[in-house]
Amino acid sequence: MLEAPATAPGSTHQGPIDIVRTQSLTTLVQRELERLILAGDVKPGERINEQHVAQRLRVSRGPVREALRGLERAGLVEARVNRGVYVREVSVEQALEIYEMRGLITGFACARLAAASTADQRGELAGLVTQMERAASAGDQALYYAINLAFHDKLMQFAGNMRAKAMYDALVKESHLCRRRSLFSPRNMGESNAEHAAILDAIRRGDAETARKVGEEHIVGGRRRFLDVVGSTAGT
Amino acid sequence: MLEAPATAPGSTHQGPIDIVRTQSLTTLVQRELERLILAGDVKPGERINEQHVAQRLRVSRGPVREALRGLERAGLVEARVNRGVYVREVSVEQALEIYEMRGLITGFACARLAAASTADQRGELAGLVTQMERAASAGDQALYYAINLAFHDKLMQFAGNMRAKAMYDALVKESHLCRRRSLFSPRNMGESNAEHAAILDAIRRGDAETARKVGEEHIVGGRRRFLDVVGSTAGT
DNA sequence: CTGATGTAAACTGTTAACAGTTTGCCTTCG
DNA sequence: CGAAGGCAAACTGTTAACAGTTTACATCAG
Repeated sequence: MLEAPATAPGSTHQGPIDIVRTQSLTTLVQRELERLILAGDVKPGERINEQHVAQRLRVSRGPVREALRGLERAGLVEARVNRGVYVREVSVEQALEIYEMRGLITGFACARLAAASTADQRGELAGLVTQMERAASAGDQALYYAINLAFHDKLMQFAGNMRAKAMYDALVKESHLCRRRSLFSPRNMGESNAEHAAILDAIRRGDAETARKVGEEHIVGGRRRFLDVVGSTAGT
Repeated sequence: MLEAPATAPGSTHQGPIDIVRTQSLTTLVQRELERLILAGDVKPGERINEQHVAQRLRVSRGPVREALRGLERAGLVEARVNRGVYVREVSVEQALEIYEMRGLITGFACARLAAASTADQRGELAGLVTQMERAASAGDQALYYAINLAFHDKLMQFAGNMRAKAMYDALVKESHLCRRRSLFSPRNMGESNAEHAAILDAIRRGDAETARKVGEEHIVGGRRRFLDVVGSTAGT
């Protein structure tokens, strides 16, 4: 990954970054690098070669360096002086801290929704829970994962604190940098979605304190499922 | 600010950024710009001129641009395409969101300390409360402000979640970008420190739930004092 | 006197070249 | 045969120059 110039000589394909420049190249490079990192195409601990990136995206090193500085502040990469930029590795301890913070913020959002939410919002969340139920029954992990993401996204969005949502999103991104990741086994999907239903129920009843509690515990549940994976998989 | 080359011709003074380069220029520029912004030397809404910064710090535009990209991701500046980088303006609404998040995280830290803290840690916090009491009695706002900062810093540090502390620090920095700021009037200092004492008391008793509540309410108190200032000061 | 238009200066976005450090490989000596 | 030292390639850090856009000012028409 991120090695050769990719396009063969004679190819008319101009590379991914030759769009009309309504945005700066730095922004486009940053987005592309973030995508590669979060998709796991470049793995934690791996080094990012400025020249290779520049050649691959048909850009000079300037915008690449700027993009990398942004990603550094976002916590996605680490820069070692005179030694290059590396994709950050998130340890298990750090991952647990991240789970705690995600739980805290999710609990906040749930409490907020219990105190103030529209029927439309509750309906949309209910619809997603139903969809997850179907995905879980079908055993479709990828689908469940996607809808689960949307559910939590809406939850944060409806809570009406943009700063909370931004922090939550940053935490989710960061958690992708931990090699050990928990997946949704069929049993986990059912368990996870039951918690979603409990959150929604508390929100509907306007019970802020319970909503906060089950929201927080839902993420703690994710943390437990994560620990199961870590525990059962020894080695690096 | 950030205008002329500063040093007069013939001056032997080499400018702030001619230290032995054990760190990258970008890092030093970033630190200096962050300092200028947080100290209020460059104000929210003001434009940052790359060339002027570069000249003033005796550096080329490259490192300056990289530093600005980092500050952008940190939320301290905003970049408008082909139009330059501006110090971010935090609206009153955004400031209130930030207060909410600071309260949430502070409450978390207090609960955590109530559940698990050493005698040394509690002693250190108690010492700071005592110092603040003296500062409040003397009516020394600057001193109270400084110790208050240290108290909250220790609180987050002792809570043992580095991610929480990092998020809290980022929020505090961001809140500096709101023009309307609450100061510590003599009455406010006493009120604020009484809340500190209540926090410490709950921590000592090991009452996590109360600690969380008073910790959160302490920041909400800050938010209320902030709203008083906003309300009593009309206009831009 | 006011508003539109055109021109020049200023500034941002980008690229390419230069300097110094790191790293890997090869040679050479024990 | 193994290890230490040196040389060369590769890569990062930095700078300077170029290109295109924005902005401010001056000029001119109404």
